[in-house]
Amino acid sequence: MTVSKPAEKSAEKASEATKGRKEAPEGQSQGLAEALQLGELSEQLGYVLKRAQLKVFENFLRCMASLQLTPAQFSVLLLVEKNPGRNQTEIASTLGILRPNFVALLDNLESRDLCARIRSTNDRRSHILVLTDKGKAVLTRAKKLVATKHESRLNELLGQANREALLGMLSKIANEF
Amino acid sequence: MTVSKPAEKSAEKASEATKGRKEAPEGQSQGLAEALQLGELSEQLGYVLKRAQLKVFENFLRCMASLQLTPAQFSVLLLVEKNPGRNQTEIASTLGILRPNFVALLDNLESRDLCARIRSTNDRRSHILVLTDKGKAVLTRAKKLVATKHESRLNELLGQANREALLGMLSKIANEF
DNA sequence: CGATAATTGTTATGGATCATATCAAATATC
DNA sequence: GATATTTGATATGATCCATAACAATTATCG
Repeated sequence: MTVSKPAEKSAEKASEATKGRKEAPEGQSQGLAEALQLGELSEQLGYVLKRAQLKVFENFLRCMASLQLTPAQFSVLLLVEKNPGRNQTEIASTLGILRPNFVALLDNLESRDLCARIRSTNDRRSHILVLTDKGKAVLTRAKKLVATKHESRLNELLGQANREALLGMLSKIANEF
Repeated sequence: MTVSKPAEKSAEKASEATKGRKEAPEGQSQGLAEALQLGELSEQLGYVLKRAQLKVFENFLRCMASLQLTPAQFSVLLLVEKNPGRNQTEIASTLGILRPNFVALLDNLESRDLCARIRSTNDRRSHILVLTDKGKAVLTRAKKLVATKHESRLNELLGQANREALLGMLSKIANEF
């Protein structure tokens, strides 16, 4: 059980209700729901972090809808492009994906002709990963979508300097916590 | 498939290997794996955000091991404490948890006598949620653990001012993105 | 060399999380 | 008072994450 997206339905009601709000006359108030107090929750880094992460992924998926790429798939394509000739174990473990779970992910990318497994001549156990031409083309388009629709919105929201500061702090947490 | 924790095994090897590294004499190099280049991945906010979130949750669970509280359970206790007398729908939706999934979570907390469902007299459909005495006591201890073991480490790592700035930016993303 | 150990990709499988449809009881609406 | 809505709950499926085990291949070491 983790944190998912919050509800907005009761918020609508609340906004209706809080207008003509009486000072809680006790009793059963016929009660249109009040907005709940988050209290210390809004100070919990884990809580806010998870919420933000869900929002970012959600937006990422919307931006990538035309290419049908999930964050994980995008990260694989990026990593394979940057490190061609590596095998599944290396790519997967760098991304923190367990090898068994990486198989289906790759099956998907390969079935869409974005990525290819090539038997290594050095070590015939391993599969070298490379992007296909289509894979490179799709990745190029994906990067553009991310830059123009996704990361740009973050720059609007936070400002360039803040966005970089945020990234730095998150990296620090990811690497040194 | 999302981002999980990265691997360190190949990193060990790489550190061994990169010492006496030859300038890639072509061919089959007998190859001890090199550290992979993350490239643009380390600039992707979603990627770094997810990594940081996993680390924070992981640390949270370690800090709470003695109380056996997950982040989600902790958030429920916090919210019920701050908003006593609310029903399941209100608490769940505020946390972004769907009602069906909230049932088992509550069953757990109730079976451990941390939280109680009380039939509302106003609306006999709904269950009012309250913390039990044990629930209050456990929550108090949990808060202390979080403050001393969890959030304090973040202050060490980032500094007080940065930690607050981080929280502010994440809240902004969570609410306005 | 040859026996044993380790690695690679894979399958099977279970757990945890998340989402939808549906239901009975209770309440609201008209 | 008939109909619609809400609440908590169950059932169920999808997705993600983790472990064990296997065949093929390679590495290790006596």
